[in-house]
Amino acid sequence: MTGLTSKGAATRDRIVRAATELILDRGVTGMTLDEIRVGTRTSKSQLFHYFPGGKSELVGAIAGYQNSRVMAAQQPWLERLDSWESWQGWRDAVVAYYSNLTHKYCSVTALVNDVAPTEPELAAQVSAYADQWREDLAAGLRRMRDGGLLRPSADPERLALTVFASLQGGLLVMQSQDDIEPLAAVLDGALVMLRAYAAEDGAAGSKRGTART
Amino acid sequence: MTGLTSKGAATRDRIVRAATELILDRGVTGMTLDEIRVGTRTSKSQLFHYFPGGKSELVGAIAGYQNSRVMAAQQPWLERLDSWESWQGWRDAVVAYYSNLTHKYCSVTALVNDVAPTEPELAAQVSAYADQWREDLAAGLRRMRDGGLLRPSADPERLALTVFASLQGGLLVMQSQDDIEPLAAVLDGALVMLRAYAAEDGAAGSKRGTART
DNA sequence: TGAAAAGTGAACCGCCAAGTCCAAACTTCA
DNA sequence: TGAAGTTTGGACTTGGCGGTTCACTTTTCA
Repeated sequence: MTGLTSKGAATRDRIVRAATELILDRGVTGMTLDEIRVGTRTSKSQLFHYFPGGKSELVGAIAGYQNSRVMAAQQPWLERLDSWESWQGWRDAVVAYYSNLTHKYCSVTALVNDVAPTEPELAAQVSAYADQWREDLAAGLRRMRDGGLLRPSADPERLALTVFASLQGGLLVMQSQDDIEPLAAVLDGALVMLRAYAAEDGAAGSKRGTART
Repeated sequence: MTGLTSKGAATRDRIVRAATELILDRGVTGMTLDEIRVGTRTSKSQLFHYFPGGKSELVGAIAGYQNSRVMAAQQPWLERLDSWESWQGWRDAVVAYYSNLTHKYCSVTALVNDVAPTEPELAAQVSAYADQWREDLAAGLRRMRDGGLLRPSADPERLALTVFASLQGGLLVMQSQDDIEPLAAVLDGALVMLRAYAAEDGAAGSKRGTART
């Protein structure tokens, strides 16, 4: 998408932003191009002008935009995660971010879930986002282990997978119940689990199992 | 749906079973009535004869059928859950059940997720299934607490919510990765978390934090 | 056994949303 | 200014899929 004038780029951006709000409210199959058209006061030809691939290309752009917002909301905690305090800060940032949303759909993974079989490219793209997210968690856990906060036998990759999948479940249930509590509970639970792998002599890891009940 | 002859009941059952396999492979929006028609060697009129409410009623029947299968696969563990051993048995039963499935969609919650906004009755039905499942987990945790295996300050309802949401996330990620590992990891993590709430003097609760790494 | 009720098959309808087309309007630059 | 290229609007086409209709067959039971 090069060769756009500033006006064109602004229009494209406007489409992505408005479409993101729409798709997060109604889901992929619930969002029609006509709704986007009225929502952005544009027209069909513009949609296909900026997204020649049609709806799936648009959804891809939306997923990328939403992913960047979600990742940004977790900074700077996500790129640290090398102490128990930073994990708590990350948990609080995630809960705070999703608390302020009015969207129905929150997890990009769940959003694309239902069209994944028919849109392999889209599925691969979202899968890459998930891998990156999980890798950020794993990197933090590796730093924790190397720093002596986690016992050497702990498996950072598997623990990261556990935290990530639990988080996704929290988002899914939060969505279906329209309540932030499942997300908060699942993140608290994940931190309790991680503390169970704290090194025995870890200075900051002594509070094992005493998270809020 | 009363007043069916045995042949009619068999036909209806055949439709539900075949449609269940189809919908678990392709998702709600990916499953068309024509596909069900050829898959069951029936016809449109039969579909609407047995399910006057159309597709959403059929999906409801499918959800009920699948829910009963999933719950049955967790017996007898799910109705006990009053010892650490029974929790481990439950975990193994869940993993074993989903290991043998070739379906793409596994979580009924995730399956109905994308049509929930447009089908409130369906959403309520699936929500009730989820509540029941979660309640079974909570009941087990209450028995654990009352039996002195969990510390009194533990909150069975919140812990059950955590386990349930984590499980859903495990299913979601398992689905997107086509790999059982996320589900296994998330359940192991949930058990580690629960052990962190074991009573200090609990005879069976001393292995806290030593789950497989 | 025969008529009413239940079960069955396939052609048909209509909606709705994705995608196409083309002409008008605007922007840019010599 | 005026021509080339880009952006915009809206009507049009297409097709898939949920849902309907109706004639035909089979079962049930007095």
